This record gives sequence, C-alpha cells and structure tokens, in this order.
Amino acid sequence: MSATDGDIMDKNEAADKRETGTLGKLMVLLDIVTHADGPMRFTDILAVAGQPRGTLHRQLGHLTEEGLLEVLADGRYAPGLRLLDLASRSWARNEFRLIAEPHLNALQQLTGETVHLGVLRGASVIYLDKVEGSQPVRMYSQIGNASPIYCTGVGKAALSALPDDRLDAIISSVSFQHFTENTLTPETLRREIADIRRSGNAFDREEHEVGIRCVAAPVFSEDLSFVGGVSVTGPAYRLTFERLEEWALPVRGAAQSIMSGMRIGLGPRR
Amino acid sequence: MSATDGDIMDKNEAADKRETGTLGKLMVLLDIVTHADGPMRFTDILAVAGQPRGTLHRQLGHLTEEGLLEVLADGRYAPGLRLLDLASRSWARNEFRLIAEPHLNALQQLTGETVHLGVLRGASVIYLDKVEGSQPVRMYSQIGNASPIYCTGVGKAALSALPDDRLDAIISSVSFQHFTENTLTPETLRREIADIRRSGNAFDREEHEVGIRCVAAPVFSEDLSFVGGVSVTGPAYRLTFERLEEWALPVRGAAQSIMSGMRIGLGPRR
DNA sequence: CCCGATAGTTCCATTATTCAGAACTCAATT
DNA sequence: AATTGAGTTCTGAATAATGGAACTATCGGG
Repeated sequence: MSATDGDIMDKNEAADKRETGTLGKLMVLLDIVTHADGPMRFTDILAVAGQPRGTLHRQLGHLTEEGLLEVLADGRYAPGLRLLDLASRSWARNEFRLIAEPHLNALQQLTGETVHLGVLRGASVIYLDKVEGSQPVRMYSQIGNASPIYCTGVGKAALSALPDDRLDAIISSVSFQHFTENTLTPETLRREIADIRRSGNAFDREEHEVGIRCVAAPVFSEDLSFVGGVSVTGPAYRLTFERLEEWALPVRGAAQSIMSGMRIGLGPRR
Repeated sequence: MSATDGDIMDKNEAADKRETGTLGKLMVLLDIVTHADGPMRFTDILAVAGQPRGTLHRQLGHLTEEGLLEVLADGRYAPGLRLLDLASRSWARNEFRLIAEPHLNALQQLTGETVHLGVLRGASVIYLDKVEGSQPVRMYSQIGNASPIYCTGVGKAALSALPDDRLDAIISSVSFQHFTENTLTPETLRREIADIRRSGNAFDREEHEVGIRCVAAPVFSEDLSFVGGVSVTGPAYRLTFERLEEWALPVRGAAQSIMSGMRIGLGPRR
C-alpha cells in the first residue's frame, strides 16, 4: 500500500441512494473506525460521524457488544475480532475462490511470479486470493484489500468486461489519483479498456507503483454477477515487456479455465 | 415464537446477556449464513432464524445492501465481500499483532516450525497471526479461525492467565468434544491449568489432532484486556517430548518479549 | 483547593424504524 | 386450471433509536 493515503475518500458516497436504516448508520461508524490510521477516541469519532453524543455513544456500545469494535484500555475504539472470524469463514467457503484456486496455482507454477485473483466491488477491486512463490507471506497483506480500479491489472481487466453504461458510471464516480508518472487518467483509461476488449489482456506498466508490472485477464460470469480478473505481478526487471507478452496467453488461459469452472460449479441449480 | 421453539442452541456464543437491539438480530443472521456449509436459500434461513417472512426478507435485504451478504445468481445468500475488506483493515492495524510480529518471526527462525499467535474471545481462541516455514501458505487457513479452547496450546495457555471465576465460567459454558484419545475433559483441564500456572508452559500432546503437538505460553496484558498465547506447532515425529521441553523456554521468552512490547506500546495514553 | 476545560455517560419524552402477518406475485407441477 | 412452493410487498401496531440536556469524571493550572 502507498505510504499515506491522506484523507482521499473515493468511497461510494457518490450514488448514495438511501440509507439502510439502522444498519447503514452503524456501518458508517464501522467504516470510520476501520479506515482510521489507528484506534480512535470517542471525541474523534464524534467529530467525523455527525451524530449527537448520546446517539453515538449508544451506537458504539452496540457495535462493541457485538465484537465488531473493541474498546482498548485507554477507552479508544479499534476494529474488533469478530470481523476476523466472520471474514475467515466467508473466505474459506467462497465459491469463486475455491473454483479458481487450482488454476491460480498452475499459473504460479508456470510463471514463478505472484498470482492474484481480484473481484470488482463498487468502484474498487478486492483481492480474493494470492499465490506467491516461496517466501513466508504476510498473509492478509493483500487479501481483502480494496485497491483502485484504474491502476491495477485486475481492475482494468474487470472493467473491460462491463457494458459501457456501468463502465461510465464507475469511471465518473472515481477520483483519479496520480500514483506514478504512468498512472492513467479517465481518458487514457477509456482508450485502454478498448484495447483490453480487443486483445483480452490488461497490463499494468508501473502505473500504481514504480518498478511493479503485471499482466491480467478478465474473469466474469455470464450474468456479470462476478466480475474480476487474474493477474501475474512482479518486478519490472523480471517482467520485461517481452515477458509480459509471453505470459499474456497463459493468463488468458487461466481466466478461461476459471470461467469454465464457474459455469459448471454455479450454472445449474444445486 | 411459534410451536417449534426447542431448537439446537448449543452455539458457543449463546449465553450472552442482553441483545443489542436491531444490530443483534442482524448479526444473528450474519452468523447463520457465515456458519453454514454453503450458500443458503431464503427458506433455509427462514427455518433456522425464527423470524416472520416479511421481517427476514427486509433484514436480509439490508445486509445485502451493505455488502455483508451477497445474493448469488440463483437467489441463495452467501457472505459478502465487505467482510473481507473490513477484516483486512482490522488485521493490518491490530496493535497486538504488530507488537508480536517480530517476536513470532524470531521464534519461527529458532525452531523452524509453525508459530501461532492467538487471542481469547468468549470461549474460543481466534488466531491473530501465523508464521510458517517456507511453503506457500493457504493464508486465511488459520488466521481468524475460532478454535476450541481446551485442546489447543494457545487456548490452554490463555486460560491459565485468567482468574478462577472467569476460568470456571468459561469451562462450564463449553461443551467438550472428544477429538482424539488425548483430548482433555473439564477435570483434566483444570489440573493442567494448575500445571501451566506453575511452569509457565502449555502443551498440546495430540489432543486436537493425531500427530500434531505444540508448546505454548500465555501472553496477556496486566488488566487482562488481552488474553492469549504464542505457540510452536508441528508434527509429532519432529516435536518429540524432549524437543517440546527444549522449546518451552524460548516460547516463554517470546511471550515475555511480546508482553514487554505491549506495556510500552499500550501503557501510556498516547 | 478550586476553577474551568475537556471527555465520556445517563436520562427520557419524541419520533422514526422495525415488526408481524396476511395478501400478493411468479414459476413450476400435476 | 388448480396446486404447491418460494419469494415479495403492504399495512397499522409495537418497539427501538433518537437527540438534547443534565450529569459525572478527569485533568491542568493558578
């Protein structure tokens, strides 16, 4: 992740239709605390939550009671352990991940580089799985992380699978941050999407982080209930442009295999 | 509410005091879906949730709207991706984990075996971190998992740090399952806790899984806001009883170091 | 020791959400 | 066409959430 995100909130505030009743208000609080740089005091939350003190106090109490938040010894609030428990279950059983797993491993074997599976959620990519070479991995380091859509191979691959109206909606809802000198703008992104649709491959040429390149391909279900991508990522000195081209086909192949698996695994009723 | 009240309620979190209003009801649903073997249909959830149809329908709608649940193409409900996002943040920033990380690595280097950091939540142990040797790890495989307290080294170590009243409360609230022929009973567990308090080390001698042993030590903060443990786990043929004894001291040492770190990192207000 | 801040908690009449159950739609079966 | 199963929508009534103010710490000076 980049060093300091600052306070840039390209959250989905944009199409903020109506709240989800009580739950919506509580989730806003949960987001505030989990997005913070560290534990927050009551007053800190009060300042950004825009709720009366009494109300906020009760809401935090409920979240804490349920284990979604935790109160540290000094009274500050931090994300709670229940989140880990819920997530580990949802991850372990995720259908798409299970279907993709063997293909990700195969791709890792072939290339020797890190392989990712990501899925589109709102205007972000969430990494569902990651297969690395051999070094002991910082495990949550990537999985579950929400990353920008316009400067990752998986993100661009996923976008290319969307119909134009959804694509437009997403592009216009995102604020484009300038990570490296190669980071795309809305215009160049649109042009690239057209390329990806033609060729079937998305590339990240040091657009998010200097020295990191990747080649990706879209993975999606027919009804677009799943829209994501697979990618092979590595350092620029190993992933030369020739190498990227060379791996474009196997990456597309892995994507195809995963999609076949999805049709079998999810197609009929069950 | 209806005639069919007597249902299986032996879920671990059962005996909590008061419900948390609306949130509590929604969390029950979320638990039902995340604990299921696979995606559930509306009717499946209806059967176990004990809510009127209309009510359940709205509740699931809200959870889905927030991304905590997901509706598959065939209408079944599965845990949603938002959970991964929330969890990855909460994990990455977890204070205890960050403090413990270097000590876990050191212990892994020393022993060459898998090292765990776990924390007590209710009557379960949740794994906060895991450092393995060299093979590419199935990452969520363990982290975030809730495991029984009476047959894991970390669980027993954590218990030994509790005062008797809390210990009793937990032991009496748990139903002891018989995993292997070495799995403890409430009585033998109490006796072992006494040993652990004396020696400072907990052992798992194939009590949870045949062929797996481990040596652990408690890690806790002074005010017991954090109660957990570190452990070294491995196959019985490598972790002979002599080896377990040999590593008992370094494991205690790592635990001590983590606790020192906690006092510095969490003690003053900041 | 008291003053004035700052931080967090509790109370309670008002109001908005949620609730429950029935009526309704839609699709497959017979 | 009639029946069953699965899911959705609608309603007044019940309940839980709200918000403002009053209350209690806790702290740092003077």
